[in-house]
Amino acid sequence: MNPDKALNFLEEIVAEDVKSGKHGGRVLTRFPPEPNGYLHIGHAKSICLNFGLAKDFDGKTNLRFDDTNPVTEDTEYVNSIKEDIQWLGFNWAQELYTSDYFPKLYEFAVTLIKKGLAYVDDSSAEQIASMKGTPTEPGKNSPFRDRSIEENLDLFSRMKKGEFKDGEKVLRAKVDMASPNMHMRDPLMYRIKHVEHHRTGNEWCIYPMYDFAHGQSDSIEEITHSVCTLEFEVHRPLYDWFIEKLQIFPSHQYEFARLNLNYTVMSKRKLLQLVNDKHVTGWDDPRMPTISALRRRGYTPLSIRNFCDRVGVARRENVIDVGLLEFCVREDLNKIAMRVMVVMDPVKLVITNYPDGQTEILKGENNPELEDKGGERDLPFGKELLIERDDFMENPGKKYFRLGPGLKVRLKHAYIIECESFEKDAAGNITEIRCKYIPESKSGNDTSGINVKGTIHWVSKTHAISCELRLYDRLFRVEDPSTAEGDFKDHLNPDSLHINANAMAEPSLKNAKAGDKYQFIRKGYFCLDKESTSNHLIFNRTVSLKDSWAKAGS
RNA sequence: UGACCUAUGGUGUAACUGGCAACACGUCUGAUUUUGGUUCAGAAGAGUCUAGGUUCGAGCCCUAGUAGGUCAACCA
Repeated sequence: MNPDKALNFLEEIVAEDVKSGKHGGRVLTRFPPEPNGYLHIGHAKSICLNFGLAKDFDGKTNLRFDDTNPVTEDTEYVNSIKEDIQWLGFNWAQELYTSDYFPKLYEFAVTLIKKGLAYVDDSSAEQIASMKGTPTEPGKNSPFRDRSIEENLDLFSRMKKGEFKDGEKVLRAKVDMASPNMHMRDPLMYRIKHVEHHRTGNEWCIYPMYDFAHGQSDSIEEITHSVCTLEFEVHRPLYDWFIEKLQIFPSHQYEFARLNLNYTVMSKRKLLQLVNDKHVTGWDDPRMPTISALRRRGYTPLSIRNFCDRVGVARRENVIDVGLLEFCVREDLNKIAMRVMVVMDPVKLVITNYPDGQTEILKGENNPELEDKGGERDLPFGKELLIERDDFMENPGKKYFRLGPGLKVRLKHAYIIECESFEKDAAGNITEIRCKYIPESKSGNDTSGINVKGTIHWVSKTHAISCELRLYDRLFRVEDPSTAEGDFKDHLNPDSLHINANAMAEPSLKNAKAGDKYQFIRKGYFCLDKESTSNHLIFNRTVSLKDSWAKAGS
């Protein structure tokens, strides 16, 4: 941990607990995902927090799948979650499942029944809801609230044996139907679901509710600091109540504000909808805010960890600008990505004074940020080149540093050229630019003495390889699709994916492997997509380069 | 109409626990640059939701407002 950095409120709490010797100075946190969806950037914050807390205070973190609702959970999700956490760079102490504790939780429930603190209720879901009252009115006691302990014991065991149908009975804690906290109004502990569970199969037909599973699991594992998001704050009195009545290990719950990002949605329900309704190609569609999508898009684990570090941890609602996430990837990729030249919108350029048919191999440094410049690669150069269409202007303004009639520019890693003429088609599109090159201006041993303002990238027309570029924009047009008027899907950005099939890349890219990250000089960071094949290269744009020229608007 | 939580530049987080508000992103200058990238130097931008109170002194404490959030799934 950086000693100069101010501690967030959770780090302060843990630091104090360690100092005071609470739990013998031991720190054990847990990350408790429900395996009913893929992890997203908001989970990354929680992962960094939980694992970070443990790391900083010499503790450990358990991975515990909160799998108490078999209808929505699946092993596909279990596997993706494990992969994402490891990819982010964290290792859990133990891989655990709440379902492993089903027998123990059943015992806990029996204990509470015996203490007269839990009862079986025959009321329907509707009846229970109506007797619950509202936040401003107290609830009413269930007519089944005062069943004898013996009867409760008998009924509960028969629930377990499968003698009743779904919804016929539930087990409730006997707390206080008049409590101002809705969660204390005799919360449900168990419900009947004759559903196969992804791990326990058909062994159980009663499943514990979150409130009677999460805290108890924390306690069983002797979690010292149980960190969750703000919406669980109202559950804390109940969390404490169960622990107190059961007299089990006193885990404590702490809440922090979840991460929100603008121009996207972060609820698993909504993300699942985008997947199911085919608005995206899957959970790892690079436009999604999921970890797997960010990975596919070219984000690095370090950039995400840095991002989570920078957003901070507090208890107030927040909306982080995606710009910060983008800053974090650029920061990392600038240091590690190899530079290559790819022309996104090619136009032909002929060097009039270069010998026909000649090919010259030039050298290009791979990354100026690295000590050894990342080594060099070969760049074939010839009479016919391709350059970016917008690197030429027929009538350039004074501040345009690129090519135009009579103007000179440097071809990156090559020569200075001067534009002599150009050709247009009937529609007015530039079809060919003709330049002369200055042989003494060769990159590395330039003796020409000529200074030019601009440098542009290029590829050799005869050597370039074509590739597909997938250019992503924000998934939604509005900052907060969830609160915007209408359905959140009404605000999807129709241009969130633009496919460019005409790009031409330097030949060194032939050997790119899926996941390889590059900086396309002057354009952005890209990585080879998993759908890419050797004769059809596909690159995802992770993020564009900052462009103060484009921003100046001209 | 209830309970609980929160309130600091555009955004997010700080402020050594009461000593006239800092850092990051963003924005704007300028320098360097064979990427209009990077890097470097600098600037603008809040007087801390409001009103009272305690105090020599309040962003930090108290009171009352105001605003936002959470809570009435057999979801987690």
